[in-house]
Amino acid sequence: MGRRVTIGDVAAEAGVSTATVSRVINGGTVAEATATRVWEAVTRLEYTPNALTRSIFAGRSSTIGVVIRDLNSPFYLDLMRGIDEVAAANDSLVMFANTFRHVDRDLAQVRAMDEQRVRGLIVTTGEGSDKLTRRMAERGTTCVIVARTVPDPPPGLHSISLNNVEAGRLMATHLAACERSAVGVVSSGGRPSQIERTEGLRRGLADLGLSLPEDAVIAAENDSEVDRAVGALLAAGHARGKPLDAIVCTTGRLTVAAYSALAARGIAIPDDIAFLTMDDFPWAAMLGITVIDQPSYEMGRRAAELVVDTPSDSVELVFEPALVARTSCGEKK
Amino acid sequence: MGRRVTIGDVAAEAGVSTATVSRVINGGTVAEATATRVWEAVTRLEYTPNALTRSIFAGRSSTIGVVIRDLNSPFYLDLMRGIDEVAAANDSLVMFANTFRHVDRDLAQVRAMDEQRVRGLIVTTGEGSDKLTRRMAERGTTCVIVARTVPDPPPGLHSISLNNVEAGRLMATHLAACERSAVGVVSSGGRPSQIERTEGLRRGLADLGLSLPEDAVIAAENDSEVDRAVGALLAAGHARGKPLDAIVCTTGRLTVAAYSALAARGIAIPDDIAFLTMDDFPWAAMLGITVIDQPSYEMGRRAAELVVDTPSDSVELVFEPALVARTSCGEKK
DNA sequence: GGCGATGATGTAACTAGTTTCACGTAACTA
DNA sequence: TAGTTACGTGAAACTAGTTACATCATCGCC
Repeated sequence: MGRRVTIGDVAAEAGVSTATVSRVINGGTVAEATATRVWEAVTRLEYTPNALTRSIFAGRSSTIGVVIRDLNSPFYLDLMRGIDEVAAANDSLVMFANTFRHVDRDLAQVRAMDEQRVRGLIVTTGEGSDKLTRRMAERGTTCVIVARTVPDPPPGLHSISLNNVEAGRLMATHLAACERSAVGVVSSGGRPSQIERTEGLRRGLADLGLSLPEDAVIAAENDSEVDRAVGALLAAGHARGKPLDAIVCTTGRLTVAAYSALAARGIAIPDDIAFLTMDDFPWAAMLGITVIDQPSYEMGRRAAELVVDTPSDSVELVFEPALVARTSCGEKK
Repeated sequence: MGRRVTIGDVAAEAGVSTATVSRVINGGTVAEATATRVWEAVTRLEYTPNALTRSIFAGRSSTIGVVIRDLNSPFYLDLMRGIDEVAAANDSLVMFANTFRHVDRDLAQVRAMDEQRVRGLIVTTGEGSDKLTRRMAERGTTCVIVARTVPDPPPGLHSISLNNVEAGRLMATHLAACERSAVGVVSSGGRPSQIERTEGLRRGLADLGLSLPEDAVIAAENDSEVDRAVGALLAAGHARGKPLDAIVCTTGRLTVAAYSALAARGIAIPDDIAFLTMDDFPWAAMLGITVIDQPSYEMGRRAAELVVDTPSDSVELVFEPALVARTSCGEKK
């Protein structure tokens, strides 16, 4: 147990002042013989410098803060890996908090990160913390908002997002190319990204002379809601006199549930109904599921790079989605 | 920009000493009128206390450190979620580092966590950092080793693991119950858990009068190696004059690759070959894949609870695996 | 041999708070 | 009314370091 070894203990052991020890460790001008004595003392006492103290003097820590909505989603997981990769390359650690999709929790988490004086902050949550991230950016803490843009951002407040409208348009053109015309959409809540994707899909279909009725879009949050939504979409198609020939899922988080809901009804993909979803994932290739992929890993990397590089203005990065065509839409060879 | 607001600024604004501000914030005996004045100053100046300074005085921070081998594995991801859940409930943040399966990196990461004076540390990596975690535990930082046990642990050094031998035995008995007798194993490297699972499987089979030849176990690390391993296992089966009727995968990380390798060869599961793997995952139910599940989320929770509760002795928790029977082994109704 | 330049080191002030101790005031008791 | 107690508060010491500044010995140069 006992007290931890401090720089003072090392200084006493080596017969020098704490200033000299500090200089040895951080590379100041020290005589070689002294440096050797100090390093010996460091080793003998197993001294581990206190990074907290160092940070308080530097004004901020070297850790990168990340507030994630939901670690379950493949998008956020890949994002996290990208962030972590860059952090590791820059000798930074990542301080992590999950908000479990609780809106009220994200403000508290962002505040906690601010209290920890993180070097920069990457936030994937909603607008609830916008006022605080603005203030943090103004006070010198780089903040990066992921998966959403912010109006009129101050310097130091950046955003990284996907061209969601284009993602929707890609869906529309691909489905049309696969000769599908009656589309149903499973969406997730009212996040901007979800709305934009649906809007892009609607516009893309309209450009091709196809329509997407209001009741062909249903929001769901969990497995059972998705199952009900799929049922309702199919029923609405029949009621409309034009049975669905395609189901689109606008979030990777609900892919399993949506696909399973179709399978559970004995619906053959793609013969009965085409299936198209967001975000590539390991099993997609195996299952032949066509997806609209976003470069989530790269987005994570860029977010962390913004924190590390601290550009002085405000950067808005928009990534382009990519269609990964496989077989679930009845693709022609 | 400008300097950050300090407790001194708040004190000046409220016309009191820094000691009084500190007491107001942390709950000492303060007159109500003074407290009100201080809180007003805090709000007016948008004061955010510096958690680093607080931690240096407390001797350690309130963050929980986590060093993960590989975020890609479903096991580690669920573990992480369990840890995060408990951390959030205890107003702790999680400091995270991924070692990307680089053995040399994990010592550096553990050291970095020690320098950050984490409240406790959860480590899922190899033996390389054992000496350091022992020392940390002896000096008062609770350490939890996950997915491995440690010989002769000092107080404050805990371990959480799965009964891997039992996991292997469960595989053996289930395969036998499904009338499979020629088993091939895809394993991952030389980690203790992998070896124990294979050993349990071998013993379980032996108890049932079945054998597991040396060349029926092949290690692989990535997708292409898994594909080659599956090919080699099948060939060895034929060479032995007893074609394989079951493939077992001892790590969830390689499930996709192993399953895909079979599918790519046009092998029908379970009609041609039974498939059994570790760790439940979202698509398993959909695909009918039978798995041996470990309570990874619960293990994460318990690990974090050990950090939060700091029992004074050394705790060794061993969790029991559970068979989740579906259809991939040709299960009889 | 005296002079300024250089290099190594210690002293002390600083970071942003927390906490102990001492003091003054006010209320309560004898 | 005097003595005791409790309460609120500030000064100062403390945490674990970093850094500006001063000191001093040594060295090369004229």
